[in-house]
Amino acid sequence: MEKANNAKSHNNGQEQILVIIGPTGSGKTGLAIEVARELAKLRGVNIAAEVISADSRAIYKGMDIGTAKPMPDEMQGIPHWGIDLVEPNDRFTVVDFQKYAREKIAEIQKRGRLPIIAGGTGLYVDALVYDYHFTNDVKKTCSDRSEMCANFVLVGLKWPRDVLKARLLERSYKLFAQDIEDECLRMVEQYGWDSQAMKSDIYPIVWEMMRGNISREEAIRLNATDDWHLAKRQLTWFKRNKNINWLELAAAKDWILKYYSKN
RNA sequence: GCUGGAGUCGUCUAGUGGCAAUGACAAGAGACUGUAAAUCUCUCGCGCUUCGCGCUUCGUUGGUUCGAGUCCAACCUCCAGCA
Repeated sequence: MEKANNAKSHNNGQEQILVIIGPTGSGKTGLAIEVARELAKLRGVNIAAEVISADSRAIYKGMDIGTAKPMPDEMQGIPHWGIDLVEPNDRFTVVDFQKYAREKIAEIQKRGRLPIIAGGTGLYVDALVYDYHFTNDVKKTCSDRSEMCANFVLVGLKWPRDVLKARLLERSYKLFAQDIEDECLRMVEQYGWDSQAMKSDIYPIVWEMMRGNISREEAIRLNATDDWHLAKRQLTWFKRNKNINWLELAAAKDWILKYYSKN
């Protein structure tokens, strides 16, 4: 994180890939889109970057509200990848993600654009950044996490604890203001509770609410604390990664734009 | 005002003579290279020289007991029924 030199310094002339990470609700998606737009302006092109989501939930089709997935209107014309890849009852693992993301990175670079990886699934990000090798046999020695591939730049979004908590609660209110019941019903009908995708996330809570076991207000709070638990786990995961440049939202945007305008 | 019931860790809760005291949630820390928004571990009265020791706790104040969250009395608060 300290070598903020030239974005093209490594990896034979190819621009370094931007990785935006942070806990859920930290604003990764929005930042990625903003950066992509600003970059396009700076470079005088229509599209300068494309976003690859590294989110283990957004890959599922139909789970839109519950995953706070970026919707087409939010994307503002910036191509997004890694969203709606499989059905909720399909099996999708890190390996699948790694393969998929590598393909997309290559394609985006071929178009002369910057790949921006945005996501909170630490394992997915690490599989890419640290070049994890997966074998057909189960266990395999870990590669040293300090040996990051040189062609990535990691920016982490940091927030004061209470502020992030407040954001999560606020987001939960917004979520429940949408037709989450309908989405939940559709998912249950189509895939049942057995699918891995339905077992977590907001759906069990919504279901409890629909059955009248908890009030709407309780559901909203429950969901927010679930998110907070997740955020803490994500933070624990990222904490050990010493290559992350932790910045607050506004500072992160400035830093990134500065970093990529040194061409 | 009378009669029942209840007051235990941030919250809910177990506990009728051996208890620093059960469980859940919240909170905190952490692990995690094949479903990761998953899965799993630890801490959680206070203080220590922490596989142990010390101190202070179960509404309040006294009492009975070797010993009380547990029994008794009074008082305070809350809920319910009667006035």
